[in-house]
Amino acid sequence: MTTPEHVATDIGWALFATVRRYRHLTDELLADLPGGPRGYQVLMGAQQGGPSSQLALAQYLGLDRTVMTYLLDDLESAGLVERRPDPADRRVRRVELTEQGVTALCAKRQRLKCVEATLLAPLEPEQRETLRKLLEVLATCDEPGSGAG
Amino acid sequence: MTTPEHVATDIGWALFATVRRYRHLTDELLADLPGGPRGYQVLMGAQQGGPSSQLALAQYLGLDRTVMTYLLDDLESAGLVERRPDPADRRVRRVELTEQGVTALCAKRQRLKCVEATLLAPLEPEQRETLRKLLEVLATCDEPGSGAG
DNA sequence: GATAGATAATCTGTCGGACAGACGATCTTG
DNA sequence: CAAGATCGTCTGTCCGACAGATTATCTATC
Repeated sequence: MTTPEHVATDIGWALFATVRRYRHLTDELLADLPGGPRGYQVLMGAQQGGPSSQLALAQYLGLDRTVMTYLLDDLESAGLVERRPDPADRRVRRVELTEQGVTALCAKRQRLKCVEATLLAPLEPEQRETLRKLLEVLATCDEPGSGAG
Repeated sequence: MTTPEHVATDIGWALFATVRRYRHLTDELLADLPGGPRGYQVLMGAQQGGPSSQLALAQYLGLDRTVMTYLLDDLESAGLVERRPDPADRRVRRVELTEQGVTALCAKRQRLKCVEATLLAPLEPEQRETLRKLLEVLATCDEPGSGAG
């Protein structure tokens, strides 16, 4: 079919198409995790150093609070995470990975590296690193005026 | 909150976070189009030079056939596209933009440029172009073995 | 210490979107 | 003409997401 050049000028299209390919590749891999890709994102965010409370985690991942609840339900019943009461604030539940969760996460992460390699195959190593850095800048910059929502 | 470095190494996270910001910015802008962002994508794909049939268009955009149907229903009732029978195959409906559709698309596209500028603001002009090209490569490369499905 | 207001997490109800499957129309093949 | 395949549409159903209320807890003020 080839790609008409008029869409190639739209970075949004390229962004979505790339994400679609990424999802397509990773969905198969993450399907056995509770919550699928979302579950993986939660595990990633729940690592030490990440946001501790469910709310912070939800905002960080762009999810609704209620979604986070039943997402964690599934992950917890699978033994991958634990909800521990925050000693400083008993309203807050700290989401922590279990050993099993850490193991699962590491395993998935290894496989994701391979998938990423597949996705980025058309690029040269230098370009991959460049892309990674550029996306990182866009993803981590907190735009002023928007706040936390 | 800051971004823990462990996720920064995951290009998938950066990709999703960037898309989320993009969606957040564009949703407001494209809300008045039938089908919202999807509708815009359809308009983009329906331009001359793009895939002609509904099925091809759906596959091109990663949508289900049935979704394409009611998406086009809305766009057509809004006067932005027309379904014309393919003279060579009367099963096929060629999706074509009306003049109004072209106008609307151009207008939206102009505004999208501004939104993109906002999104890409943290990058320098050179970097924006680099990112655009890199994403374009990833989006347009047809991975072998996957086919159109 | 007690009360009021705010916040974190959960539960409930509801709504819309997406897909599977069936159907009619049409092309292809024999 | 008959049979099978394909394109688009329609129907039914199911899952996911959000709004709102609820419970437990923190903070502020008196």
